[in-house]
Amino acid sequence: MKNFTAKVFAIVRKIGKGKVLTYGEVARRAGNPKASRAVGNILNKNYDSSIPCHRVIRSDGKVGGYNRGSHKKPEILKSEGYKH
DNA sequence: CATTTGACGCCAA
DNA sequence: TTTGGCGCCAAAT
Repeated sequence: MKNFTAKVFAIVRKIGKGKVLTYGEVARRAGNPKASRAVGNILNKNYDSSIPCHRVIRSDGKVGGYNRGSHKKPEILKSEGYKH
């Protein structure tokens, strides 16, 4: 745990299957409740194959943006049983 | 080094 | 309830 980014990656990586966290939640756990925006940016520019970024959604309940490597985000979430 | 961008979040109207 | 605007942060340009 050195910087905000490292925490975000660690947290997102810990998200178990079928679980979803909002950007705000991740930011909060990372130590900056207001960095929800930064969280999305980090995941976007630093997309890692080991990180289930598709498990990170908005607080509105919307999946949010998903382009880059995970254009299947809604499908995955649905497969996980997230969507009603 | 300064400015812009961007997968967000919350509040006011 | 829905829309618009402001705030906040980290990385990219």
